[in-house]
Amino acid sequence: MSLNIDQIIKKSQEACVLAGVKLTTKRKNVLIVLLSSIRPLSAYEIFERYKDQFNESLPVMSIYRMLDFLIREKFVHKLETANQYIACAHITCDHQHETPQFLICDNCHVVKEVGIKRNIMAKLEQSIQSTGFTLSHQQLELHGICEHCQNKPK
Amino acid sequence: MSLNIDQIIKKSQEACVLAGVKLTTKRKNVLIVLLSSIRPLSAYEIFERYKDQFNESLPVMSIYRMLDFLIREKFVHKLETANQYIACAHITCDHQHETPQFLICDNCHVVKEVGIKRNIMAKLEQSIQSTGFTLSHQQLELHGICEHCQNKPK
DNA sequence: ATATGTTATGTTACAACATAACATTTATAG
DNA sequence: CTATAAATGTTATGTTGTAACATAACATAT
Ligand SMILES: [Zn+2]
Ligand SMILES: [Zn+2]
Ligand SMILES: [Zn+2]
Ligand SMILES: [Zn+2]
Repeated sequence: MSLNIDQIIKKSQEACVLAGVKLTTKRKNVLIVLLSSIRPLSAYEIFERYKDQFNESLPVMSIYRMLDFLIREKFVHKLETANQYIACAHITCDHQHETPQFLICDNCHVVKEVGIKRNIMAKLEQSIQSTGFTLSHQQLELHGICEHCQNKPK
Repeated sequence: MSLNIDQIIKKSQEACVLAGVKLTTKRKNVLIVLLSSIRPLSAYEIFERYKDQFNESLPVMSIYRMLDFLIREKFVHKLETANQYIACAHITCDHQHETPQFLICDNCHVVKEVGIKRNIMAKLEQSIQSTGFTLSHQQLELHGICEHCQNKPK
């Protein structure tokens, strides 16, 4: 477990104490699996990697429940357009989590989580409100090609 | 088949002729199923409704292929966050199809398709381009509560 | 009219993603 | 030490989607 992951886990532990919930060993390990991956993973891929990384086979059902927990506590996001899960890129940031915006490369499948600029989001919200609709679960998922893949010969 | 649906089908036929592709009876019927629904439908729901509406049981796999066709020709959109399909709200419009933005009610599941305002989309694109990422498949799916559901006692 | 190619549709099997229902274990408050 | 709730395990099943291959329908060339 890299130093960086170590720090993120520590931060998560603290956040859980504050929230009055428990980051059990298995929940923590699922989070470590996600933090160790450069790509988002499906629940079944997490299942496989958990086995490899921790020499222990967790039921897929339990993976889903632990993901539910981690998502509820905002340590993990679900990419709805890909049916995959990814660790939040801002666990160690102290500022409030902004509306996340995911740039998903359809070629190499890397995902970059960027906070959507406040003024753009405000405009978007405003334009939506005028239709009478109220947003929730705010999250944008945008598909395209990452810088790396663009500069690469096919 | 309502008058309005009739008109949309006619327009679709014309568009197919122009594009040099064929809107076969079954493809047309799948489109009619979607046009007849106030909600987006899953492929399996389309399968059920097709049976009911046309007294004919189409293989689910064929449904998927007809959806592929209808999506390719821009008569239908897939809601990636819901794994559901919905007829485009602008088939009869003559203007170019803008980046579609779907407002999805998590309570009653109605979906409103609105064109995202050009200047907002431009800002968004610009902010994304600065990260080196190039967008494709542009489509926004936003979840929330529709006007109707907000004004309704739970 | 026959052969050939092309597109559309059907069939079977299975992969991938997810939840329901209920049992058991573990933590912890009284 | 129990009573209770929370976490995890187990089994079964539901939902969404694709791969691989076969056949049908239609168009075009011989
Ligand atoms: Zn995040
Ligand atoms: Zn890439
Ligand atoms: Zn549309
Ligand atoms: Zn609603």
